[in-house]
Amino acid sequence: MELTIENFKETLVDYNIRPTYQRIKILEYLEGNKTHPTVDEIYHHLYPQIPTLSKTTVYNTLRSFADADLVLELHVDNSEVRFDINTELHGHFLCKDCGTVYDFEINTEKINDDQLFIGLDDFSIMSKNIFFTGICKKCKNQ
Amino acid sequence: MELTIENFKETLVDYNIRPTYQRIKILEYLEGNKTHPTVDEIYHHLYPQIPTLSKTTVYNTLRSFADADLVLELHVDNSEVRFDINTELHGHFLCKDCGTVYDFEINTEKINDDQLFIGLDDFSIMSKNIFFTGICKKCKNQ
DNA sequence: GTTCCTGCAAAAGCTTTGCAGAAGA
DNA sequence: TCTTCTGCAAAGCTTTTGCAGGAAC
Repeated sequence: MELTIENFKETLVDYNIRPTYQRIKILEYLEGNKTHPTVDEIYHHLYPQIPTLSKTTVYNTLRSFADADLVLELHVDNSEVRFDINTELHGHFLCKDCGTVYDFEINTEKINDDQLFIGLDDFSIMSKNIFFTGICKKCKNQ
Repeated sequence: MELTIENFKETLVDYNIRPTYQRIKILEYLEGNKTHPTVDEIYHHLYPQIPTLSKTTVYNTLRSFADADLVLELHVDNSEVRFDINTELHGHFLCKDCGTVYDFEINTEKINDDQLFIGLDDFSIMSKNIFFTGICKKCKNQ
């Protein structure tokens, strides 16, 4: 299936978000660039196409996307928030050398083993964040 | 074993950190208050005892502790960094209701199962952060 | 004596807020 | 038409930086 403006519009409507031009373009950017971008990166990439765009709108949009569970907020360090259009359970790996944030897969059966995490009986878990740091394959081979 | 000023001094020397009065008191605070405090919390708790203390020193000290792997930096959201004197592998749980950050235990054998996290072959892992959010037992029972 | 640390003030950087004009339903 | 959104400017907060005096070794 090809992703068109109409598809992004529909997605926004499905999530009860009014499909303005700015929001459609931001969603399109996130779908096409799964690199966990920051507000600043999104703003600078879209600015050439939307010269009237403001950072406030990017902030507002991502807040509404996150509130609607259309994106995930990543707090990899406390500098800038990053956003992930993939809201399925998965892990993140930050390479301390090149700064890339990689996704990695989590075995759902094994992660739900109730002997893996101890002491959370009677706690309601809303989100699970698995975040590793280290040196990626690419940087190791250089 | 009783923890005295001398013990904290020794710990700092062991970690190659010059044991100044401020650093000793900050370490003492962290050992006695395992609540993942912020810079602001540490500063305000110590200020009555050390009226000349500055926040800059608290920042500097925690940076040097973190660089020496004497404390862990926690990024639970992007508001303020929190610090954990427990550097053993363990998880954190943030209660969305009361704001408490709980520690929880991780089964070391199961977490090291190489089928749990997929796609990290040839990546060097330096730190593993497991961070859950939800509602804690206490808040659920109110 | 030399090196490193402390603490003040100022600056920097990310994010939020207030609000008037514009766009969506 | 009515509600909601955009974008500008200003403010808010946490954190960093520069530097002079002070403490540690």
